[in-house]
Amino acid sequence: MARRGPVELRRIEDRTSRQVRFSKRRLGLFKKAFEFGLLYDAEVALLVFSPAGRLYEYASSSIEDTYDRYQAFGGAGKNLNEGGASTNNVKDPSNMQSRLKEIASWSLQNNADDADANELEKLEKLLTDALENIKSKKMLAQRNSGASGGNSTISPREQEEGRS
Amino acid sequence: MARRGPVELRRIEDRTSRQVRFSKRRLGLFKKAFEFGLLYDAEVALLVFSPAGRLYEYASSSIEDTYDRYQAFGGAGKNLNEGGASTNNVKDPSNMQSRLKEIASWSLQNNADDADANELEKLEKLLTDALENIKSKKMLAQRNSGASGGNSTISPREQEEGRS
DNA sequence: AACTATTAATAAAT
DNA sequence: TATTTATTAATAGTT
Repeated sequence: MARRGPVELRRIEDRTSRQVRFSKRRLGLFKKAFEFGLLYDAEVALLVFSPAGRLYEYASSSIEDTYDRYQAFGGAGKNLNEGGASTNNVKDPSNMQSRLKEIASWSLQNNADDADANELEKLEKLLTDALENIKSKKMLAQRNSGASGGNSTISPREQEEGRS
Repeated sequence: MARRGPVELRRIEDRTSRQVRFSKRRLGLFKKAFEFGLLYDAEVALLVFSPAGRLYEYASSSIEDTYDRYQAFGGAGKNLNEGGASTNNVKDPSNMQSRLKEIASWSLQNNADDADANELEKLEKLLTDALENIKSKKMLAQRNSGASGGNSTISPREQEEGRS
């Protein structure tokens, strides 16, 4: 009538079970976040995108404010070369990224019609292909040298305790 | 030896108790967030500032990326053209078309290296969101009228769950 | 969506 | 600060 062992920590494959558990756990997670902020008077911001692209959020103040604070704090000490301009031509990814963001934001905003949808669909395929292409190159390169890869899953980082 | 009732949901005043419980719960919260991302392949970002101003964070990809995605998504349905992601006039669709093509040809080109891969990956997410959004608009429009055409504003986050 | 058997989280004590 | 333990809380599986 209930599970008989600990929950396995890996991606849940069964779709039905997965969906139900997703909802339950999502509720649990957001409840914890909410309680935490309340109990300790902490500023909490939580963003979740489901695999289907759905957004869930909680913030004790606001997502924007907390992110701004995070940035001001130093953003975990990374993003060293951000604002600068190594402005190449069309090859500069950050340039591309800002353009794409622009587009994404645009299409989210208003009135994209059928024709736009088709264009986007084509673009998506192209992008996906390009991505795959780069990935395979990357793997090849890694096999030969010993470079480090892209984004892997990381365990929550630990930081020290709080005096108050 | 243990608490004798449910935890009261209000700010904890006793400093000693508070500090210990803060640490324990913080661990618990971050563990949940981590597990959630793992189990459901979700993109999770969690920011916490303690009352003392200490920062704790977790992100399944990165705080910045997830926040960017959030912004592109529409930032909780508000501030569509406000955040750091996009800021230009992005109203003209025909202009958009040419930009799309530009990007497409760039990404098809060649010589994208490791560094570009991550950028592309981010772009792909943004693009997928945009596509989904347009699709859902489309379906809505079809349901209401019967042909193509303009449509009204709809919240970006109305897609359903579940994708393997 | 409600129920229940279990595991998981955690408050207090050590 | 780490371990232990008594309890409450979360949740997987069922109905």
